[in-house]
Amino acid sequence: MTKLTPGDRVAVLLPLPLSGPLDYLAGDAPSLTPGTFVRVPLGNRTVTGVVWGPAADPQPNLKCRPIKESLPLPPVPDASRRFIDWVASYCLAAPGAVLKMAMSVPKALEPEKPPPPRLVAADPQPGGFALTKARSRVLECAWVPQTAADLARTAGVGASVIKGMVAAGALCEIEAGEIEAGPQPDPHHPGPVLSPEQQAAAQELRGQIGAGFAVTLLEGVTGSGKTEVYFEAIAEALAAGKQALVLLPEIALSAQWLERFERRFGVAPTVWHSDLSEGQRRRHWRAVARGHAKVVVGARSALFLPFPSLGLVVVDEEHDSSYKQEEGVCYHARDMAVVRGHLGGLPIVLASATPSLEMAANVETGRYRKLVLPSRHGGASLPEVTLVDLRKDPPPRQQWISPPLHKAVEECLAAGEQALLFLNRRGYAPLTLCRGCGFRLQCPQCTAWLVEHKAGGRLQCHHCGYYARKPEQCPNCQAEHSFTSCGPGVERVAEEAAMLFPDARIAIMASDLLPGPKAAAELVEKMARREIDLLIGTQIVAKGHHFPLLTLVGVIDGDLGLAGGDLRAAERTFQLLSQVSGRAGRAEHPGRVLLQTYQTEAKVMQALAKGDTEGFARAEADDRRVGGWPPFGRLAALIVSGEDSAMVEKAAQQLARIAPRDAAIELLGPAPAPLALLRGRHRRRLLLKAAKQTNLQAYIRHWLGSIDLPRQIRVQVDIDPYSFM
DNA sequence: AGCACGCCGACT
DNA sequence: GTCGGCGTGCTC
Repeated sequence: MTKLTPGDRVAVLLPLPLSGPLDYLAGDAPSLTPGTFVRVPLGNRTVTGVVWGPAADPQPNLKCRPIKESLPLPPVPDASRRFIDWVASYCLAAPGAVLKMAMSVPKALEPEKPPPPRLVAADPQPGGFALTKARSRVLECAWVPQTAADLARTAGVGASVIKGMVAAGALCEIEAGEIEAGPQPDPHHPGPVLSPEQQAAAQELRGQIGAGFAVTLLEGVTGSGKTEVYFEAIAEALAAGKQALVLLPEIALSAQWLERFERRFGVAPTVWHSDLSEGQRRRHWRAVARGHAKVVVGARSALFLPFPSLGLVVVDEEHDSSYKQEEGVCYHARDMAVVRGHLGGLPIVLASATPSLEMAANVETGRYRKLVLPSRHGGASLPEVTLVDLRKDPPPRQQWISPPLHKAVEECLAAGEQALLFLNRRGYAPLTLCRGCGFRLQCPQCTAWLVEHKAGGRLQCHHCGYYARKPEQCPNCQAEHSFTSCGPGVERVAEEAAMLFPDARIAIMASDLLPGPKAAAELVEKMARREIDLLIGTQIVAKGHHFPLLTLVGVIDGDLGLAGGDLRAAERTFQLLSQVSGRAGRAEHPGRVLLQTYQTEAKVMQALAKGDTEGFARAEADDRRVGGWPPFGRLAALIVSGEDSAMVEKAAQQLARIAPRDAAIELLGPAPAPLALLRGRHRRRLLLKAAKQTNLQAYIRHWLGSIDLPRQIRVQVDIDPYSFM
């Protein structure tokens, strides 16, 4: 590490979307090593940044202002800084924009007032010290370090007694930093007993801790006990004095995961997600930076926390598409976790029941190892999946539960068991149209239909904040009360279920109907206590929640995710429906899944019916290989956006026209972007398709460097895009 | 990202 | 005659 001497100029990276760090005079600050948090002047304000290295520009006539102060915070670790630079370069984002994700909460960095010192009884006690009644009461309490105020309260004495004892040397202050860490997860805490298969896998993972970079794909069906296996790797990291990070999709919703962790390690981990309060965020950020937070479990952004001694990263549900950030800095947290592991020389564990084709391909080529947990823990068998052909067994008009599913639910309820109806669509109806003229109610700011929500009594856009009441009159043909609801959402299926199963206790589980993670946990608890017979839910039921008494799963619309010609539509459908199916059944009672579809012959449906994960992956991979699609080729998307539609079109055309010719790179588009209008901005997309080893970033950098677009036009680069709809 | 500088409409 | 709209341009 370069040590920078006083008087030097240093480059300081600011959490702003500037093209690079700015140079500042180090002044007489004693040691501005790279990574140090500093306050610097910028225009007329003062911002917090990080010393990134020696000044980029050595010419002395450049304007250069002095650093104001350095902050008493642990420096951003070397691996984190290299990670930020790497992500910025890979994603074609401004390094400052990536740093912003690492700083997370500006207030975390502001000078904090030092915590009140804790007092403890001096040992030995000073001589010639008059031991009064009050003083001995204090000494009785003072074997536990605590603040003066707490000590006075517990001993029942006044503040002056404490003051006098400190002055006499009978009480002494202890270092605040030593006691701040609080209770730590205990790797030797007695946990659940592992099966032989789990033990073997755990042993493998344990062996990787401290042995450098390695990626392991941990594959196992729902209920095979993957979590317990990677807990052992975490235990090993803890025993080695290292920190561990676990990425989960939708962390805020998974109270059950936290319970399992606490059962294994005795205390809760440090959580990191967007629902934290400012105070929690600040405390957790600092605990990570100081190395006090030993295990962090979080959403994708946790990857950018400044871990000083990271020893393991686990990405659970590796295949989950919520790891892909599609706004701002576009990155895939699972892929970036692998990069973090590479830069930090530490092992990565990717866990999934239905591995992504990307990861499977890496196992195939030998870059990653694979560990398979073959059976369901406790000897439970996988649920039996039956396809319901909606062409042969259609539901009655304006209903969505087919006769076979109706019968299955009835039988299930009659047997006193629980059922789940799955439909990945929130609200009451996804489309509202005028019976008179066919006019469809659309979001004024986005290319999307307004979704009717009976619970909120309004029509809502699922892409921006827009909502409205259902209009009395059609804006197109002026007909009165002519709007009719088309298609089902979970609310509408619940309405139908209430009619078909009048005695069943029914509940809906959807993110917009749950005010917070606590409400989700409560609903899961109610299921476990048998206070609900029939649950109707969106994909939220598939993620992290386990319903021990559930024996029947009905998929209302298996084809929902297949429309639109998305590259990964089949793969995602397979993963989601596998995950939902896995909710059914338990050790002593095998589960059943009824999957309603119009495409019984489709590969996905056949694979789901046969439980053939491997066969499906192989067939899907073959298709992708032939077409040169990921993981056998590379993609990058350029989203051109702006408020003026014609201007956006012109810019997109211009970009396409000046694209440098390259035999290895195919340019597709411009075409309407997944949402041609989003939050009032028109969007067009250009897609680059290239061979695997092509340096797409260099190509795009060169391309965008050669064009000067109007300020109102924004070009966003999305390397390895996921969303095509 | 902020924040200032800059050039054109409705108010005292 | 001023206050203020947000377009555009810079920040070491």
